[in-house]
Amino acid sequence: MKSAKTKYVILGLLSESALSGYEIKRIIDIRFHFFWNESYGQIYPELKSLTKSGLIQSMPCEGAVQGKVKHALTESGRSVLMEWLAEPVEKESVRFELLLKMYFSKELEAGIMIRHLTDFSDSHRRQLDILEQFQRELAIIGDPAGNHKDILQVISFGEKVYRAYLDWSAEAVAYLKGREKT
Amino acid sequence: MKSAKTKYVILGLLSESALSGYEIKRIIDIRFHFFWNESYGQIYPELKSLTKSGLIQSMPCEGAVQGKVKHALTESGRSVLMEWLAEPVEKESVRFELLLKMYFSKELEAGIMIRHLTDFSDSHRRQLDILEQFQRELAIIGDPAGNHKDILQVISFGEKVYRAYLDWSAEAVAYLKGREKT
DNA sequence: GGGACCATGTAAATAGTTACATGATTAA
DNA sequence: TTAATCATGTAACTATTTACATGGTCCC
Repeated sequence: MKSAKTKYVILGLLSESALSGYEIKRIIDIRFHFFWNESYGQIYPELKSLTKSGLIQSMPCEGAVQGKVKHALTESGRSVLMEWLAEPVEKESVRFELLLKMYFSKELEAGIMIRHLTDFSDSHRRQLDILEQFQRELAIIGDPAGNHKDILQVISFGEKVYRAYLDWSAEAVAYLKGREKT
Repeated sequence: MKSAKTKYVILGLLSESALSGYEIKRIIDIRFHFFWNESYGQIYPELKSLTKSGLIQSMPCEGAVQGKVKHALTESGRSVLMEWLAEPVEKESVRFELLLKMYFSKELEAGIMIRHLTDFSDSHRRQLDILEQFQRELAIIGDPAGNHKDILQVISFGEKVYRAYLDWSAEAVAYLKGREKT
């Protein structure tokens, strides 16, 4: 874990527009759902440290409703972001408890494993629907910043991978049903 | 992170045969490479704690070469494993730095992003080859324990997902090459 | 006035990696 | 004899989650 990425996710999001910590969290939860996650416990301390090192600038929100703070990227923040973008990508990290269970399931009742698989399948079917809806929305609204295509490319990854999940889980269920009968 | 899974991976592997810590690590690195990982810093302390709580039994290796220790599952270990197998699966965790970079790459030179994508593609192509080779090996050797089919089912997941990665990265490279030319 | 959601934050615990120390065995 | 690999382990560090505290706003 050479370096935490929280820093760069924040920098990246702020490169498009000034945001509050809460908004950053929401965007990650919704838009990055299928390939990233961060918790408040990482975001807020990181925002503080980025402000201290001058990579972002933080000012109370204009409407000044409550303690709400907007954070904006500084020039040095932008150059740190660009440097990171150019660096080689570290290997993705992936952990599927489901596959562990599948691997060890020899003595497990097939019905239980089938249940795990259908839960998996259902939840990814829902995620796929959300992705497709987001895709349609992007197509409808205009593209003033001209970055829809990059975003669509990222969504396309989610679609392809989720379809692979669904394809696999159908296959695995079929296999287990066969095993069950014998 | 309700509970660490290291415990169950170990229990699962020991349910098939007695193993040393080193062997456990190797199996995870090789066979589970595409969906799991553990470090020695997790494995050895966990082996100690599992021994203390009686879920596994540890005895010096027969050949008694050096400090080598074999660990075997106990009856209570087996029942803890079976309980865990039946419990609902927690959501997988997945983190793709590549997609983060893709998402923020609007102002990045296309060539750099293409390089990231080809690195990604190359490494997963190699992984896919390894998976396919392992699959062929399983087909050749016999299946005394009768668990090859479950293992093949898990490998099939890796294949489908890796193919989706390769498919996507080709598409993404094509898109970026188009963007580059304009 | 209550529930949903907006909003910021921290402390403690847990999880996980990395770097190191140590030494045996095997094969070139 | 040297390099690779087998083998066990720990300490320090880093990353991440979880649970909590606090209070505002919006709408029914």
